[in-house]
Amino acid sequence: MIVTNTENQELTIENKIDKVFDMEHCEGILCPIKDILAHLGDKWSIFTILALGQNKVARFNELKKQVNGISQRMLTVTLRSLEENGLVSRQIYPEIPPRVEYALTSLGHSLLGQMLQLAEWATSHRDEIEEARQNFKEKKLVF
Amino acid sequence: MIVTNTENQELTIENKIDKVFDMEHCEGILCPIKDILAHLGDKWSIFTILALGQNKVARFNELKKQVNGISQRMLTVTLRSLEENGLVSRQIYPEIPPRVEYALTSLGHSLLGQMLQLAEWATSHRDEIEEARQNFKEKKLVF
DNA sequence: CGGTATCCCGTGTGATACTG
DNA sequence: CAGTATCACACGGGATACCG
Repeated sequence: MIVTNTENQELTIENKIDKVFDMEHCEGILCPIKDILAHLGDKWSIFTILALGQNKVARFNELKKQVNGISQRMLTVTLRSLEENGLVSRQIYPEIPPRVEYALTSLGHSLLGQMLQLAEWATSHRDEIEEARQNFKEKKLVF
Repeated sequence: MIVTNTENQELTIENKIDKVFDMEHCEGILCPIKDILAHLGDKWSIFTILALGQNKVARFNELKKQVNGISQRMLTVTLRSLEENGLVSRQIYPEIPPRVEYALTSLGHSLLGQMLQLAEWATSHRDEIEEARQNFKEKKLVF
């Protein structure tokens, strides 16, 4: 017998949302979720983490090639931000020419898992989204 | 016996990443993942979806109260964008005073699940992140 | 190579005012 | 109530030039 435990799931989801909103109501910097989600939402962060997921370690210009379209400046900024939040480690070798190796920390790896799920979601629902966009366009043309 | 199938998981993750990057290399607007992730990354979209997850349906000003700090303009823009992508439905009742009810579509609900996982991740790792930030600050002070 | 510093422009976003 | 319209402006982010 297959149990469609929709109601149970609904309850769990509701609870989760309530929890999120409890946290969300704290002020400014003190709100961790608002704060963290704002960071992760950044598109360059997402792509940089994905790129670092491909290589175990990567150097600056390697990353720049992988993350299509990112400028030197934004890669620097993004990497610093990720480092600051403990998602990426930065190993400097005092050689000439200088070498710097970036890698995901274990925390970063754990986030990578989340990113991949998001990416999978995006992939598997792209058709629905595309369809919705077409509908929306037509709707606008009618009025 | 507990099997730590790290290697298997690694393989899966690698494969997933490669898949994402295959898609990512297509050009401009044609890249669905780049496109979709960029949308979802928007912080107002995230919070609006979470808010809509709390109520089955919600009216404009209800949402405005729930999504702490959002301006009228940005709520409008965000809702339109979500509607355009098929995540939110918009039901207009031609009454006076006018009434408009927003709700998550099934697609939106499915995305909500993903958002909640992200939020959970953020919650359960906030201490590590906070610690990383402290370390980073100190590191900067040393040099 | 792996950055930092500076400039500068577009647009994202808040504030305010008006409308059906 | 549920928006639209307009303006003003800070800030993200690209281009460029320079440094250790």
